Amino acid sequence: MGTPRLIPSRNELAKAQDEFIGAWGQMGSLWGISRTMAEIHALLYITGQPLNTDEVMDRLQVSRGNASMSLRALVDWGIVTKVHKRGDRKEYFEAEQDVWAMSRKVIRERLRREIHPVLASLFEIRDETANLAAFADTPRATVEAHNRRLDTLLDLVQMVDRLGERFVGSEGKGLKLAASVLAKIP
Amino acid sequence: MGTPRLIPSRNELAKAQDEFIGAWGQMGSLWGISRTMAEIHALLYITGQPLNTDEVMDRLQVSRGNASMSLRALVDWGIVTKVHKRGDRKEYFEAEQDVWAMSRKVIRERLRREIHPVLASLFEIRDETANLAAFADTPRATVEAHNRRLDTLLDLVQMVDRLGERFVGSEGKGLKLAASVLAKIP
DNA sequence: CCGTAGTTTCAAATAGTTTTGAAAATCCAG
DNA sequence: CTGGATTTTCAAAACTATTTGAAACTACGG
Repeated sequence: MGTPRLIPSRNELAKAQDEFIGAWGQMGSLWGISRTMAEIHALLYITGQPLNTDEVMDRLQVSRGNASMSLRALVDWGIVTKVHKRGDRKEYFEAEQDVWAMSRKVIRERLRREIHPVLASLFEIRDETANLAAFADTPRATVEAHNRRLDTLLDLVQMVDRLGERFVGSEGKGLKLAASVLAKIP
Repeated sequence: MGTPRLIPSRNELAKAQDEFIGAWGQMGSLWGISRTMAEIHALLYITGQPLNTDEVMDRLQVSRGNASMSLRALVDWGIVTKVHKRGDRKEYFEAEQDVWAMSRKVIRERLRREIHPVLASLFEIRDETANLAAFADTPRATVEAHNRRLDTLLDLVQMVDRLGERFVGSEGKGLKLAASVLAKIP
């Protein structure tokens, strides 16, 4: 039944890879990277082999420019590394295979890009509002309530930041440890 | 010195609120909501009062349609609720003031929208590839390595999902508890 | 019922992001 | 050096997401 298959297993494996790439691509937004970046990462991860720019282009049907920029961004995030192959002038790219290390890098990068700036802004705003009661012809209680709400949120964000830094800080085990501790709670 | 200020403290408070709204708006991507949604939420949270659609429109300079849709989305996420004011035909909206409850709702929503579908896809793919070794003219080892990588990632995502569900599951304390346990680790 | 205040919807416009492709820059073997 | 191979850059195009605004709808007091 169905279409004759000439090289069935190569096709089957590739098909499974493609589905994985598609699924992982959807997670792009969750990781905060573009769909293509996520797909390239998925491809490199699932094949487990270093691939060069042309192979990535061919497999995912993206332009050279896009492949180049996305690969560079993945290297910046630290979840893909360049490797040189002796006797080949092309650059090859390989995905981090340790999923814990990978998660750590993603979390760290998001802290750096998204939490830190917000935290800095919130601190600034808090400092500005601190000596605000002075001018006030706004009821003191109103200003105080504002400050309380701001501080509450600041504490939350700060806690996220501190936990993040703690369990993701450069060396190994932290994250896995945190996960297993949590898994054992009640 | 500088510009004369006629109603200084109202301006000062409003200015602080605006800065907060701007900062929180930037976190939109982190929460997975649009900038306007994040800003409306920030406004409702920081003022601490129920506001109606027109007040939101005026304060944030957005269209009626946008305000309406964004408010509805916030209600869907569960971090803003409608309130009726006696003797007023307008609908008012109020932000969840408990930041832990708020975080729980955001996390739950993101699990539901982003993790669950990916998890489902990964399971499907795994099932398809499980009986793949059969066809193989691809080296058995290659297929096995593929399956191993897929399973590793599946385990990771599944763990995230389970931890998420555990500590975010409808009732109270879970998340706060998890945070304090983590804060005491090493 | 009717008229009006209030809310929702949605097609079109705008803004923002990603992708392309070709030109420019870089790299390296000979 | 030189010339071809490879990679990077970036303006323009394609695509996606958000926002607008006005029309349709709903609810309610009179």
